[in-house]
Amino acid sequence: MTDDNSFMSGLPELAILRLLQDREMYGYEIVQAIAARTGSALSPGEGVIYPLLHALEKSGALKSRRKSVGGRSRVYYSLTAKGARRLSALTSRWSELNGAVRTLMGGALAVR
Amino acid sequence: MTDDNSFMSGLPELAILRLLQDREMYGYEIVQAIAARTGSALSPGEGVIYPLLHALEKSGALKSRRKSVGGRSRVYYSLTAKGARRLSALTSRWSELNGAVRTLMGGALAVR
DNA sequence: CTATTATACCTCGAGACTCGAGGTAATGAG
DNA sequence: CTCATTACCTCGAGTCTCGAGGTATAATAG
Repeated sequence: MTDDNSFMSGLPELAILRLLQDREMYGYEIVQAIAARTGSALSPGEGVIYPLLHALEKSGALKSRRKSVGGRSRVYYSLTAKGARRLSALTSRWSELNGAVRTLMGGALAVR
Repeated sequence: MTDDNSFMSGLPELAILRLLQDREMYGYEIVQAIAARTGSALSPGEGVIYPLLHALEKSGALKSRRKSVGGRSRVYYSLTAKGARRLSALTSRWSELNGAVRTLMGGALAVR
C-alpha cells in the first residue's frame, strides 16, 4: 500500500507460463521478454523469476534441461501438461477478476 | 502459488476506495457490498477490510465518523481528496497492467 | 592485453499483503 | 431466553514481490 507497485501478485507466474506456452526459454531471457513485451509495465526482476521457475518446476508445472549455446550454459524451461492446466486456471481466474473489477468500477475504467 | 487465490493484492484497497467514491459506508457494509457486487468473485473478509480501513485513514486517504443508527454504533468512512488521488492512481495502474496482460496473452484472453 | 559490460545463474532478508480464526458486544427473531 | 445477525476488532501464519548481493563466463572497448 506504501507506493504504486500494487496488483503484482501472481502476474509473474502467469507471464512465465504464457511465454513458455509458445516455446522453451531460459530464465534470463524470460526476464527480458516480459519487460520488452509489456513496455516495462510489467517487469519482474531476476529475484522474482528464478525462484518462481524453481518452484514451478518442483510443483511439476515446468521441466528443465541444460543446453550449451555458443559455449554458454543455459537452463531451458518448458511447459508440462500440468503447467498448461495451471496456465488455463490462472487465465480464467484473471478474466473473472477483471470482470469483477470492471463491474466495481462501473464504466469509469477505460478498456484501452 | 499454492492454490488459486492469485491476483488479489491491491484489489481490496481499490474496491474500498471505489465504493467510498459514491457514498460513505461502514466496514461491515463494505465487506458485504464487495462480495455482492462482484458475485463473490472478489470477497475479502473482515480481517482484510478493517485493517485496511485503519491504514487508509492513517495515511489520510479516508476520514471516519461515528454514527448511531437505530441504537447501533457504526464507523462511517468517506473519501478525502488524497483518497481520490489514490483511487485514480490505482485505477490507471490497473488499466496499465490490464493492457500489459492482454498483450502478453495475445488474444487468448476473452473480454467477457 | 586488460578492463568493463553483458550474459546467465543463484540466494537471502525485508517488507507488504491476504487470510482465517478468534474475540467482544449489542440487537433482533423465534 | 437463546441463537443468529450485525458490527467492530486483532493476531499469527503463509505467500509473494523486491532489491541487493554474489559467482562465473563471454564479448567488447580501450
